Amino acid sequence: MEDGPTREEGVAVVADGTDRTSGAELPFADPAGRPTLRTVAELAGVHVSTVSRVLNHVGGPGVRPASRTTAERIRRIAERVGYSPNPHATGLRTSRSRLVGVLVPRLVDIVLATIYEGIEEATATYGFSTFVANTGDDPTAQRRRTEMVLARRVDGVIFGDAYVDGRFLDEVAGRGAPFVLVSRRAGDYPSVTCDDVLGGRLAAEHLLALGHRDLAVIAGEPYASTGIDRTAGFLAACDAAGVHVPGSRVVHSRFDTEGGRAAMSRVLADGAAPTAVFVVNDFAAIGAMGVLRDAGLVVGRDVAVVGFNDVPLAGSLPVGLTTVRSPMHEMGVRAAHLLMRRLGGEEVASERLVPVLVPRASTLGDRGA
Amino acid sequence: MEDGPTREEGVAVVADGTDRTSGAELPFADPAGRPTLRTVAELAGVHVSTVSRVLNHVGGPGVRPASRTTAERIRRIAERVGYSPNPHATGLRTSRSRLVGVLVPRLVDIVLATIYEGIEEATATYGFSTFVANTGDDPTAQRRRTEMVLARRVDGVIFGDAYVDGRFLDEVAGRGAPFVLVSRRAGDYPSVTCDDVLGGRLAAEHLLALGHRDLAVIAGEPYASTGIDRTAGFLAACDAAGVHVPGSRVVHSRFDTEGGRAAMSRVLADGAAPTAVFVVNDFAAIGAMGVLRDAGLVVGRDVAVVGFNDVPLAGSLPVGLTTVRSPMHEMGVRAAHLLMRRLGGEEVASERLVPVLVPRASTLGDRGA
DNA sequence: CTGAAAGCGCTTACAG
DNA sequence: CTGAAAGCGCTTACAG
Repeated sequence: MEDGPTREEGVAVVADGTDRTSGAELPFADPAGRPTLRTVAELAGVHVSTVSRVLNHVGGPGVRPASRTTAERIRRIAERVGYSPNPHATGLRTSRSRLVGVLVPRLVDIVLATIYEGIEEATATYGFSTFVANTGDDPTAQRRRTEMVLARRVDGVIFGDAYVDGRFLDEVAGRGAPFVLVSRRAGDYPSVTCDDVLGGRLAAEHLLALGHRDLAVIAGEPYASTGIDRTAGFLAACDAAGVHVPGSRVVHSRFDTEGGRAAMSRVLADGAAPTAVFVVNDFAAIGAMGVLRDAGLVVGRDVAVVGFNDVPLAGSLPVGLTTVRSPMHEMGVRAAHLLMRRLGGEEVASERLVPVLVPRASTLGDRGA
Repeated sequence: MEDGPTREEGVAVVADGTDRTSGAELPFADPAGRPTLRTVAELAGVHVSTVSRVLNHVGGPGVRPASRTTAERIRRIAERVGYSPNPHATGLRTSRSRLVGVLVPRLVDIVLATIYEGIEEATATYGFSTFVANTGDDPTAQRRRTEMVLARRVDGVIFGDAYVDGRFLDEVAGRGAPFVLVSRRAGDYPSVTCDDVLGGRLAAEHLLALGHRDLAVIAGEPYASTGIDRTAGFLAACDAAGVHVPGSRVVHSRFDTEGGRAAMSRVLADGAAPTAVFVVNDFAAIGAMGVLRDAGLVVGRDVAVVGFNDVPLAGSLPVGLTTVRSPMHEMGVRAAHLLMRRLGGEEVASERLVPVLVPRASTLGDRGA
């Protein structure tokens, strides 16, 4: 690195007031020059075990880790030298790492990225850090990435890429690593999801109320509970209203823009355009809207489109996208809490968060602009 | 967890053929029942140090870690019991963690998410894992998250959220953690960026060639080299062509859709609309397009808009967005390699990757549809 | 070619 | 209230 002289001379005092480089080398520092427990012990004139007890505030009501004055001295010194425990040593000793692995289909999918932000935020409040890995919904990658994460000795795992059959998860459960699911449910494993069935119903009721009877569904991947449940909820509501959606009008798709394009093209190739389309993902919905436009149809006037998730962009599109808002960030936060409770040995139950329909121009036309 | 009986009875053989749970407990397993080096040594009838040497293929040309047959036996046993080294033990012993910290403004920004995917992918090929943390471009968060990452004893850090002044980085450099920058440059620290000056120039040349003379720039945050350099390149090219862009027509903005909306509104409030706008980020460009539309202007006919990055959505928009494509994934990959070389003790030089202009309807009108 | 020992930096019973 | 010891699972000179 092209260090200038200023940096070469060292930064005497960093912003938090900790004096990390002044004076002589710290006694009993680690190879990188960082203070160890021994450093603090030596400076305080006590045994390392005392320092450890004090800094971990061991001791319940009435039980003190050390005398008040000793404890204070130790804490002051630890602060002054900028002591932070070596997580490798702690991890080795306690066999807990305060690490959690998070597996997602793709982090560039803003839905998953938002969920992950919630996870990261919430786990951090427990002093945990997270590894994320993309699996691209590919079983081989899921396996390999899970191995990698377990090899890192994470305390737990959050899967955001579960296949609804849960077979892979059965294997993981056999390995003894606690985990929870987020976004997608599978088997009987604890999960935090959006109430996708309800979401699908909200979409259907909205379209039915607007008078639509000629409907199509772009349903997502067949292995993801999100698409499955949203579609099921939609179709059930149609059924209840006596509106039949033919099987040829329910097509699977990838969850991205390109997937929506391909699926919408297939629907159009199949005959006359429906008057309304429910797409189980906003990005796929954007792709579908593109195809409709290219076919000379005006979204919101000729064809209504409902998406799912309410990504930030949905409201900023030229034709605002009516969509079912799912609490993405909140799902991440809750999943993190759920895992923490599992790690504490609690039995936990799945949580289903309530979605809300957000009507915009893509179903309301000018009224929704 | 609601384990069914099948899972309770254990999964005898997992998919990779490793027999992890059959027979009696492994000898000298760790508290979680995982095999240790000692497990393998005992099973192979050799000393742990021999196992360690074999599994780490110690030994250069001519130097063997063990006899061929012993080595093979050890490797077979390690494979059979599913041995994977405890990274805490290795980390404690070697004071290297094979961990890298990655700081980004926000992971929900697809630009950063794409860069991060490249980083993650490339570091994984070195056997490294990554921690990501959001800092929201907030100096306090940058400090706190960096502390957190260093406390985890990462071997190195990649900053995707550098302030161009580099003052915070000067402090970090004083702490002895090797790092590189990605996306944004700062000071003389090694970085992998897009050639943003060139990108700005490409945008200007495109608009000038189309005959535009009445220009505006939505310039991003003043502390980010991306916005600064893109704007500088744009203005320099205008200057060279004898076209003056008044200072009032160059406005700072956040990098997201909302930021683009706000900035575009300010430009419009300031007087007559320009005939062309260069926005240094695609999402901000989408926001700007929304404001133009709301003002009754047709993008691509009344006003030309050029964005930056070419996010996947840019081409799928109702009015395709002309934009300067930056190699986001590639930047992440290169930054990872650069850090790895730094960790190997190499002196490394910054890399600037070449952007390409992608013309679409937002500047070409119907011709670009 | 292989073994034995030391030690990385912690935590946690166990004494006193 | 505090100290001393053991040991977590590795790696790495050092012997032989």
